[in-house]
Amino acid sequence: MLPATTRSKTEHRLSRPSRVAEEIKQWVVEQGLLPGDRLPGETELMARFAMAKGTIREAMRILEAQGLIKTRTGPGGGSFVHEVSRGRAKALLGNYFYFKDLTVGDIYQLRRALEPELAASLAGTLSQEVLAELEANIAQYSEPATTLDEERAQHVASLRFHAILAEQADNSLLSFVIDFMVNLLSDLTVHRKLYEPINRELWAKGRDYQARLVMALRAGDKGAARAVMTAHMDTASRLMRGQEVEMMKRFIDE
Amino acid sequence: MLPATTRSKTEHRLSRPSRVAEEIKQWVVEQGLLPGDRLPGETELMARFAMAKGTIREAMRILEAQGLIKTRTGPGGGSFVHEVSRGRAKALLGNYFYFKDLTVGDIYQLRRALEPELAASLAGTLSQEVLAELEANIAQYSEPATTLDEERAQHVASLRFHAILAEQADNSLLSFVIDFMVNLLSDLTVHRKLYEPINRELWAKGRDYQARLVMALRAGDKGAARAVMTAHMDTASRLMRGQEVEMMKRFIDE
DNA sequence: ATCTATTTGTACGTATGTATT
DNA sequence: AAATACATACGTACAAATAGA
Repeated sequence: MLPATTRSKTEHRLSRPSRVAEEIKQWVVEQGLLPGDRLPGETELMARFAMAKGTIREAMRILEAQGLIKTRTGPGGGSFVHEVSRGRAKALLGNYFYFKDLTVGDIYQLRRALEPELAASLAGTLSQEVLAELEANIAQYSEPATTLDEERAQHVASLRFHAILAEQADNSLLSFVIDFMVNLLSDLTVHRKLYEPINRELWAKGRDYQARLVMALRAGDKGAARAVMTAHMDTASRLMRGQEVEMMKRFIDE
Repeated sequence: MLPATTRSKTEHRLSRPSRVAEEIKQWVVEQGLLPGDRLPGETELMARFAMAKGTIREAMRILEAQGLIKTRTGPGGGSFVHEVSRGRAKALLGNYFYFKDLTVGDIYQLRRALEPELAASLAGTLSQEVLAELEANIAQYSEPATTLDEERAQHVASLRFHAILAEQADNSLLSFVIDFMVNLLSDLTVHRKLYEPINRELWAKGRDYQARLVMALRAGDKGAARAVMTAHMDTASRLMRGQEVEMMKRFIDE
């Protein structure tokens, strides 16, 4: 269980809690543990690793911070393997971009390439429920906003349209990346005033593109879905032109 | 500094260390601390939060696990704000996909959309050094492999070509996503035997596409760079056809 | 090279909180 | 309601690492 590599007296790359955390991770994989499975309790881990409670607890906090375990108190409690939630993954990745000065243009470069791909892959696969959900979402901004607050809410809602689509993708990588970008843009919309100045023409076009997209998705027309989404992204991208706002000057908490 | 929201006696959503960690994060943002800046020491934090040493330390481990701080012992030591490294971010995101049964096809759906975008955006912007590095990389697999080990090494090296390109992108989001996918594929190549059966034709084509790509990049021909990369991805994608291997049955340690 | 001060790292005993039975 | 089984938190003592005198 201990690392086979012999190390000289004090060659500490990692702190002890970190090493314990790594070993537990490895052990979980070796045992083939699945989400919901219980890990050994604190006392047993203390014995196994011959370390004090504090050290073990710090290791568990590390795993918990990474979203890999959840801990419950009480009888039958303890630490349990947990599937990393999408929210946690988005938060952790968001921390990386906190330091990166992402621009809106950067995000749209990817959206323009990926959203049409998503639209095409979803054409003809969506349930009536989801199609209805998409239409209900569009209905939230069928009428132009009257106040600035409403404008902001509509902006966020129209982004949510894409999150709903992303959720439906079979491809979990594509799904995640698009969802993550929607989050970035939503944060940006709320924290900066990305929704001003109000542009009615682009609002109307966006709404119409989304409506046409739902039709194409329902009809199962992959080509049309891709084309409409491409046009939609081009239009949205144009809205942002000149917006070289720095973003993400905060951490996300999940 | 303590949360303004009054909560009923025992309404604990988060453990105390987690709450401390969140507050410290928020504080770092408010203070506008930058990588390298020092955080208060353990004793001061114990006083500030009126909590025991162990609790504070668990909070610090959480921040460390997220890659946001580094801690050193000794005089002048302490915890320091740290820019989340790309390696850490990739590892944390990798944990998310551990549970997701990603397929090679999933990854290539994104690569096919994004790699040409990257190629186009890099055309004419690369230094002689980078162009030379790319050519040196290609040289590693200019001759067909003789052993299976060599074949594997060449496979990984040819993926590295794309990591070098990704590193040059101005768009840090595009850069990260492509780099991350290259990592996924490298892991897959090593842990599954993705390099068999050996296919000389596709090896030769891949090598030639990369060579032509370097020429287009050097010439600054965005259109050609995009087209060559698209063809390259289509070919590589074809190599994987029928490969519906489950992947990522392990955690990544950074 | 040695000592010393500073700061994190580890250990352990005790008490409290929490949820199941 | 009470006993039980577990994590959570505290306080103190001591060990280890590192920079500087």
